[in-house]
Amino acid sequence: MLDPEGVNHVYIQLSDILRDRIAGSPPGVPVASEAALQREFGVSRSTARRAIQRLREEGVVHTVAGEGTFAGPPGQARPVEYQPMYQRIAAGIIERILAGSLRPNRRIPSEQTLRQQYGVATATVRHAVAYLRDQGWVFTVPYRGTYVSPQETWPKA
Amino acid sequence: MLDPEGVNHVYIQLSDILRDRIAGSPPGVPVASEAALQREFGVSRSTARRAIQRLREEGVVHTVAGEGTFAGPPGQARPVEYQPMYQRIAAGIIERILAGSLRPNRRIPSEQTLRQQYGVATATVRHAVAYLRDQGWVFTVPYRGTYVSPQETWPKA
DNA sequence: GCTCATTTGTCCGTATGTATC
DNA sequence: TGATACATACGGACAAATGAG
Repeated sequence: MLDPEGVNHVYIQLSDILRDRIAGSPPGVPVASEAALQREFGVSRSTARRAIQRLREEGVVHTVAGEGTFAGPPGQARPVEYQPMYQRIAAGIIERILAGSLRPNRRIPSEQTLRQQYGVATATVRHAVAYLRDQGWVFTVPYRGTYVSPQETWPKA
Repeated sequence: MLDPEGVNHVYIQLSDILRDRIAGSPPGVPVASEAALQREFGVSRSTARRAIQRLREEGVVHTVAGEGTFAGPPGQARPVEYQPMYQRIAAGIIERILAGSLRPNRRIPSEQTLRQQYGVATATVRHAVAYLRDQGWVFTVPYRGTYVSPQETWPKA
């Protein structure tokens, strides 16, 4: 696939291959990580990085440190199946708030309920709740529980 | 050998002698230089030049400025042993291209390899490569190397 | 708060090859 | 012929960010 002797540089060839792959995929889908490219194409990490950097300069992908590189420009919503677990849980709760099954000034499900429902660790549930709190969807009363915020404080989203 | 008192002019006599010499030699073989004729026959340079010019008018020899005079009409391929080094190198590369051991869009051997192979200086190798480039046999990509041109751009030979 | 794995970010050193003077 | 600079490519090392437990 890659030809080190070819007219084009290896990183150019690699970015061309990746661009073709990405062309058909919806925005937010993860691109192979640098380590994966090393394994798949047998190149060094710096070469894999240069290939991705070229796509980034073209606006074909965007990168989030610690998470990965994703198709499309930054700011794009990521498909649910590629979102981190805590965001998926948060999205589920938001959905129930908007649907009205969770109402303002009423408690959201307990940590234990959410843990069993999603099959995750406590820390992950806490992460999801902290995320909702940061965005204004819920507020927490010490020793009492976490409640849905009044509608005025919901994010305008 | 030469008779200044003779019926024919000295340059005529000289050209006759040279024509006999050349008669048996394959085309492309170098004829004695003007300076060599001066030494050998004790004539002036102008006389030597007039003798050679006569042979040139007869089509027996041809002259390349800065290189010398050679047996046969111009355009004749010169025997390898009388070609300049850079042309020998170029000829070797062309041979490998035509034989298929160097293929289009593939690198030709590096400068260093050619240097060692032919035992010449870098400048000589560059001269050979520039020569091939001028003729359309190869093209150079900066910082990458020199590649065999696609067959369409080869000289019609 | 901690640990662990993954991923990206940054830097250094080396080798090869070309470009220029 | 030699010296210098530049560009690619590889490999290693460490830090930082993130997600998950």
